[in-house]
Amino acid sequence: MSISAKALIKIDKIDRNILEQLQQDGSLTNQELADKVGLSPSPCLRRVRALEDAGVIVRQVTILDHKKLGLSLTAIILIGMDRHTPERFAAFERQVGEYPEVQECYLITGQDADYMLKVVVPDMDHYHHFLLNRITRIQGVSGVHSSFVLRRVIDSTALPLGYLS
Amino acid sequence: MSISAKALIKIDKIDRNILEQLQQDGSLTNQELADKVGLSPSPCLRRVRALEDAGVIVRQVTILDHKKLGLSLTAIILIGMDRHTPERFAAFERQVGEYPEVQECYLITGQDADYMLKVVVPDMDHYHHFLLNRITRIQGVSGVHSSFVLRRVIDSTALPLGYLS
DNA sequence: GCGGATATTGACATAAAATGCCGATCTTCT
DNA sequence: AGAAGATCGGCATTTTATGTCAATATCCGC
Repeated sequence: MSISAKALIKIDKIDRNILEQLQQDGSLTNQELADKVGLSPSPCLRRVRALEDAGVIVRQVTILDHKKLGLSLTAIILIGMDRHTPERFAAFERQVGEYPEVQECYLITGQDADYMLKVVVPDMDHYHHFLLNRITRIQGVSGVHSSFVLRRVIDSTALPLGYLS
Repeated sequence: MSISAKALIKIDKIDRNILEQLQQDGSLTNQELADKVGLSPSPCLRRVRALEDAGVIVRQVTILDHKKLGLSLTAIILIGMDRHTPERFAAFERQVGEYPEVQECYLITGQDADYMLKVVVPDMDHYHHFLLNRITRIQGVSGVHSSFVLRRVIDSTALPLGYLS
């Protein structure tokens, strides 16, 4: 694994505006976007393509409503591993990647936990089942602490662009 | 605040397939999507519109690369409040909503913490500043525990659709 | 500050996609 | 089986994306 190359692209005020707009609403047509940032469609599209090529724009996704899909329970799980060996971690990550219920999984610092997971399931029964038959079954998992989301105060994918330039 | 209405839409196999595809890639054209799900463009678009109207499809967003934007540090912050009053919570949430660095903020269960935040900043210096001048300044914040993301094993917005039907 | 090289823009023409309409097909319920 | 309703595919029209090119703006060395 190599360190990914730094962005070799200069992001000016217009680019930043484009990114801000697309972060907020990815369904904007190029023409609408061009209007918003004060460009004509041609150069606007060219900038978007350049940002895609540079890897600044990673991809576009559709956000669904979990409640409308019967997925009412979101859990935050902190997990500790018994041994901090690369093999243990690799096995854990491989296994966790197989579970579509896991929306996020981060290796984190701290003495309390090694991994933080965000998991989405229909209800507590399903969560119980998931925890017992999926998570705790993974080799090396020694400590598990669950919290449940009572309210989503902020749930965004937008990055703060105010630090640019 | 009222409980939001349940989805009054029946999601069949094709709809589920549409949602699966769009979750994965929101930049698909209607024609590409139609091909993938085995429909002609007309009914495919009709279904997408119906899913939007029903609120199942919430919105479309563009995902950016935080590293390419110089945002190298992601922190998970667990926060405890001194008093569990609606006023304290409301004030905290209002304030946190002002900070673009906060990508996620959940009110959670558990004795250790009341809120879980995901925060994105350029580096540790900025994080230090953010914590001291933003978070700990908020009235009622009594305990703060920070963890830092070492690796993003899974970072998705996709919901598990396997529980449908 | 001047001139040239480079990059970026806007307009236009063309290709592709979205959208609306309609008759045909498939479902469902009696 | 038969009729009502829903869903489909094809087609015409409108909107959008894309590529080209000349004009303009920006940057650089002198």
